[in-house]
Amino acid sequence: MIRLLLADDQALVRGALAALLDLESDLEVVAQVGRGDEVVEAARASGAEVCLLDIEMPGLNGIDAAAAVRRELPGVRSLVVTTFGRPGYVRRAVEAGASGFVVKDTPARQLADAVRRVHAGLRVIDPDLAAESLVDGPSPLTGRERELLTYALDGSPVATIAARVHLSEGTVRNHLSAAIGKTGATTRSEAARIAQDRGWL
Amino acid sequence: MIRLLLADDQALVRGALAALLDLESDLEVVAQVGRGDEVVEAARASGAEVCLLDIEMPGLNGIDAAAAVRRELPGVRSLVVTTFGRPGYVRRAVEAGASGFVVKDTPARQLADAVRRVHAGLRVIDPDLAAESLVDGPSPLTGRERELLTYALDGSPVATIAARVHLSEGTVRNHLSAAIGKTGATTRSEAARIAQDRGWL
DNA sequence: ACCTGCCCGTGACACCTGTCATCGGCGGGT
DNA sequence: ACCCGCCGATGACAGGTGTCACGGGCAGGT
Repeated sequence: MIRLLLADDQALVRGALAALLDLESDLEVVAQVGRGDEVVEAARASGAEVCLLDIEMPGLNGIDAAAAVRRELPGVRSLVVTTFGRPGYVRRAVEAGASGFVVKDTPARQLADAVRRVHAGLRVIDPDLAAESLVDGPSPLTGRERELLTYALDGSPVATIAARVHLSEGTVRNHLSAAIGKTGATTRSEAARIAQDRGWL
Repeated sequence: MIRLLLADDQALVRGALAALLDLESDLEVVAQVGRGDEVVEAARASGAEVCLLDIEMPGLNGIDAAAAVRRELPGVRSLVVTTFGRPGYVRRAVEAGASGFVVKDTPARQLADAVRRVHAGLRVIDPDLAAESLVDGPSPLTGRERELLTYALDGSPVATIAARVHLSEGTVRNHLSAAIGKTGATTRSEAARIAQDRGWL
């Protein structure tokens, strides 16, 4: 019997996944949480062996949660399940110590198998995504560029961003200009979108 | 036995919801589709009585799919299930003839009840969202403003948008300026974000 | 010691954006 | 017939944006 923890912020999806996995005779959902920062505690308390983590979660995202599990509970394996198959996500998930990466587009019947393989110590990674994450390499962005791009995601004017990070407007424009160059974009909004699509944020 | 159709573009979520609802002894999932434009045909072929429709779908969104069901298959009821609880979505879903509106944050055990109520001819609408959709009223945007805002969502420069809709740059700026005024924003990106949050796009 | 990369800042320049005034055409309502 | 709202367009202007050149400071590696 494989003991599972589910982490997804959408209660309906979480409950539905629990129903799906509980149908398998060798799987047992022993914990459910809706926030990333509750994963480690719940996993410890429930004695979970595999954690199914969504990336988009309040408190702590699924990738950082996987890293926390790796650090606090070695022996417990993580399987990241996400809506968006962004190449950078795969890389970061693997670097965080996740044993698997599955997108929500995959057929439902394959999920249980993925859990079993992860529990057996194997890696489960979508082959298309793995290839993509190799071809476009790691993020070329510096720390500041990454930070400023996240603030530029919603199209905020430079003045607003500068005020938020306590920098000169000129400096912000220079960093963003560098980011625009590295992403091949022509606008900071476009650069932010590209960086997000690649999982660089 | 209530016959159900599930429409959601994420196979994993769709399958999980099917597992969840099939656990109920009085419910039966008789059809599953991943695109909005396959809903009517599948509902007809399977003899579904209630359609569970996600909004974000390729081909045809869940709201328009509900309208199609209403038109083609009167007697079949629709329950819209979505990630985003945008006020405008509720209004548009109800106007499209949907009998219910549920967000994916709701507890899993309430979904089956919602289905039963919709099947019984009752309306099921999240009370908070219903209130919100009343207070901020219908969309004040004109057709062009709405259209141009959707193109402005990703931060495209005015020139690009103008080329895409075959308009003068000045005209595009005028429409967007009007939209900015109506949304209370200061930037077209912000205006686009606000309009989307309210479900006006 | 030196170079390299990242960080922060300034100044200048061309270009893009948001706003306003003004014009004309079109359809719907009174 | 008239007014009104939506649509398309132009011109002008202030302010925001992207780019470049240049400066300095600071840590890490050779």
